[in-house]
Amino acid sequence: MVTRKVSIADIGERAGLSITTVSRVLNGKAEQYRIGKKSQQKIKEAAEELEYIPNYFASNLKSGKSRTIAIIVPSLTNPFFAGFASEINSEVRRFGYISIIGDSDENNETEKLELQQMVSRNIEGLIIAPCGNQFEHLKKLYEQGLPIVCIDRYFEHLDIPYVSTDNYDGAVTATKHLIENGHSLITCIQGIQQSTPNLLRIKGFKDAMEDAGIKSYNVVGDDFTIQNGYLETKLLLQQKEIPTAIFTLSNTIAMGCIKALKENNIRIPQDVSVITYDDHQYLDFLETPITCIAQPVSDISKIAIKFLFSRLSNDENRTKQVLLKPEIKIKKSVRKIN
Amino acid sequence: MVTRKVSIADIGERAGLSITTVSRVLNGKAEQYRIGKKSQQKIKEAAEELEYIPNYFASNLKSGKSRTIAIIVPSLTNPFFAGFASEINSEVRRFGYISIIGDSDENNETEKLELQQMVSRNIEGLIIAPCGNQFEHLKKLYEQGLPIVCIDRYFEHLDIPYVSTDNYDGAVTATKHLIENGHSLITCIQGIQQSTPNLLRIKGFKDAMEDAGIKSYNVVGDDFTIQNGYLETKLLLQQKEIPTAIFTLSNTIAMGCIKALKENNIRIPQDVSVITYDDHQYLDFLETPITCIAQPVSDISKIAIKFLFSRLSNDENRTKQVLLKPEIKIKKSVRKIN
DNA sequence: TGATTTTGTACAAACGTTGATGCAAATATA
DNA sequence: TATATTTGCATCAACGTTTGTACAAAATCA
Repeated sequence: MVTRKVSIADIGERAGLSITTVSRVLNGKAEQYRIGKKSQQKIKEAAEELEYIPNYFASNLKSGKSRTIAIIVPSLTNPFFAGFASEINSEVRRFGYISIIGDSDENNETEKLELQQMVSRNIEGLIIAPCGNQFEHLKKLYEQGLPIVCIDRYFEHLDIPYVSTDNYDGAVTATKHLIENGHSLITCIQGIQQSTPNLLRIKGFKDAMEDAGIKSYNVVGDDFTIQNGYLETKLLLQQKEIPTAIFTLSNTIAMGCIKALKENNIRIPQDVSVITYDDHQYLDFLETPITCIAQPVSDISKIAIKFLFSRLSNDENRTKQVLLKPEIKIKKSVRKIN
Repeated sequence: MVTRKVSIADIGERAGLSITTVSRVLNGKAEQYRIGKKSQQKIKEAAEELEYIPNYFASNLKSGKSRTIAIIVPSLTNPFFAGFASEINSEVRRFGYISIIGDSDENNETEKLELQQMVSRNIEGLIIAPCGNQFEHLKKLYEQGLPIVCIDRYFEHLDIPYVSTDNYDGAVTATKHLIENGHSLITCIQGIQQSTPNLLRIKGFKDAMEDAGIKSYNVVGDDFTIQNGYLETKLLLQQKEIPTAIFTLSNTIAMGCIKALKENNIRIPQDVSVITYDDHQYLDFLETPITCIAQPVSDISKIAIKFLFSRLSNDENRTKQVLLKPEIKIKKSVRKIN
């Protein structure tokens, strides 16, 4: 900025009052410090006229409070996570906070670097969908006192709060839906293998299969990306025996899968049925709307924010871990077979 | 944070050197101030051991530099803008800066509020896709010396730098494509009417139509949203004469349009052809991949950042306004008719 | 050997806030 | 009327940096 900024000193001068008084009025502590009505009025007017904009850096330096929350998601271009970012971003502002958004690009090192940067900005809290199964850096920060809430992905054996969905339940529901529609030759394309949601989804898948007496099934893949979905599907299609249904463990995997199927002229659901974890807007616009296990993004975001701010205000330490019920949204990608 | 943070004073103590010296070494000004090699070494080691993380608030307060860039887009859940946010976000970090992302929600007031918040954080620069045709707040900030670069949407008659695509050219290309495929009954669904890109696209559309000797055409709509696309298409379908082709001026409008067509069992392109401005990943996965005028998001982002940082470092004031060439991506949504 | 230059570092004053403390003036109480 | 209380505000010292300046000690020179 070229023009010098207006400081509370300028306001004080104009109003004929001290810096301290200005600070108190502008911070809503007028009552607490018994500042007279007239003085309050004068200060507010002066601030208005001078178009005062507080300098957060100065106030943070003094107070140690940055009024900043960090959000880290694995990929902003994934509409599922963009949804989280957007929701949380606007929710945070309602508390007078601001958020800085980081994109870890599904890369642990990037995640750490982002986090470092953010910590040096004195973030007061962090909402993160961790990209991998590494958690040391998070654990350390959490133990140092940084409030953290994990969303979507989390770590079962740590006491870092999280808000996610019941991944096991969702996977069971999805698998049962396929089985009820007559499928038994099912392949599951998974994401990052050691991540908690993935483990639980796989467990749900396996349990549902075995409960139905189906002993043989395939689990392939290793990443929550379009490429992984595409590649694994391409490989699948080269096998002698093509499954009648595919269960993809994320919307990105689903997109890759669909692309591969389309390239090979395999129709959904006539030739292969598809069901996926995660919903998003664009899933409805596809050639065949894809049946999915939808996570309540908005609810998760709001609860996560609530956890974070209750921790920030009450300094309440009780670890909160919540799993919401996912919902199956039946669209048109699963065919009933004999 | 509960544990007290490490300050340069702690490092100084450990290294047996003064705060000043520590600051200079850590800021790479050791040579300039002739700090001895040994001292540099000691300081770096101490910083390492103590896991020093600089306090940006203090340094910014003193230096006035926040190393923060603001990004404001109309909607983070629109993959087109999420793409910008993601690109710019990571690009900015390469300069040692951080970015804060705002979502104006296509609302002028929200945009102003976001901006206010950001300015109070001493942002050093702003990259914005303004939501409307109001620009006073931007103009003012720009004149006060805040470096601003507009992307996608901009203001023709202001000297605020911008990076966008040649909207006129893109619209002409799209319209010609329809005409060459035999269409003459074409409706255009537009976005925010007074916005520069919209005006230019409409101009391109009209010019192309009239150049082809087509006198009668429709322009409807007033918002870059899915709802607008949906509603206007619904209305269109109630008319006696349904157009043979629809030209939507954004990907969101296109999605709404497609939804409405689908609901009414109107096939693309057999019954109605569709072409749209803006590309994105998911457009390829639709039932009928939609032919579109693609904007080079990555290039735009990179150039915008380049403009911003050249301004920041050289304090170079030359206004830079660039229009990149959009590219038509022919997919399957336009049918050749007699 | 004394004067001059170079080298290496420290001191102290900001930056714009906040918060503890202090102290008159105004008001209430005895 | 003298004392106690309340009201309304100002003074001052931080917060963790950066930066202009000052100043010994070491090295060089005459």
